Amino acid sequence: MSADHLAYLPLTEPTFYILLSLAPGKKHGYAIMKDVRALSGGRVRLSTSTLYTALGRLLEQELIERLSEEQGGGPGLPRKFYALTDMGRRVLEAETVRLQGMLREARLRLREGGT
Amino acid sequence: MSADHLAYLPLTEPTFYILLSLAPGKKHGYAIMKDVRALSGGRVRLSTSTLYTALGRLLEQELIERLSEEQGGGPGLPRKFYALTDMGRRVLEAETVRLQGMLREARLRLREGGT
DNA sequence: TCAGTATATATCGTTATATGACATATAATA
DNA sequence: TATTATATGTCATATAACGATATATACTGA
Repeated sequence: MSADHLAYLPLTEPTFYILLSLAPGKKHGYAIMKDVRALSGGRVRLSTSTLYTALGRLLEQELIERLSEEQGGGPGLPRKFYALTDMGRRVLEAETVRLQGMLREARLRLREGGT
Repeated sequence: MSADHLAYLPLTEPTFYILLSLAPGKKHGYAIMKDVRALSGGRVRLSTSTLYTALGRLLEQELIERLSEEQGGGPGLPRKFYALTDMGRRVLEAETVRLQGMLREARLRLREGGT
């Protein structure tokens, strides 16, 4: 059941943002791309190769799941929707705990003699 | 002078901890290994291959520099000491800013409807 | 005395992941 | 009607981590 979510850490930056983008609810690939860009203040611009290979991997790892396909709702190919699994959410939460730990130590060490 | 320190981000977890380990002052490789393990609450255990290839890369990137070699101060081969360069410190500081941004967004998105 | 452990360095082959370049298709807009 | 934004995907390459392996030294306990 709990399936050792620690084994998926650390997440890479693209993977972290993809999962975080899905945290509020389902999205399709292209929407994730734009959301990650906004979410990171314009800093992280996923290429399509990074995005779709990451989505494939996350599906295989069952950190996300495929939902229904939406037909003709606008321009472009049919949208494929993805959502976080419970496991995916737990991994994302564990990652934030990891980040907190790193940040805590960094603050301690960079103050000493720092700016 | 400022040499675009953003280009070195994101740091990988091992690289981040190696630089952070050097933040308070110079250390030799093996000391970094032990320090990183302690610093991360036992979670991050650098293999020697990760450590020494990372040190080589960081030297090449001039994020760290080599100091004097210490002879016969104890068991093992002679110790080689490393220290952060100004550039290395700036990269480490920039990385903590990046981590802060990720954590801020993660907190916002994981609260909504989360545990 | 001598075997084991901790200290200290380093390389090699494999694997995982990101990334730029390329490819395809659709609808809206100028 | 040409361009742009939307939307999907693959391929080759580069980077970095990591387990395995190797070498050398000093201390410690049986």
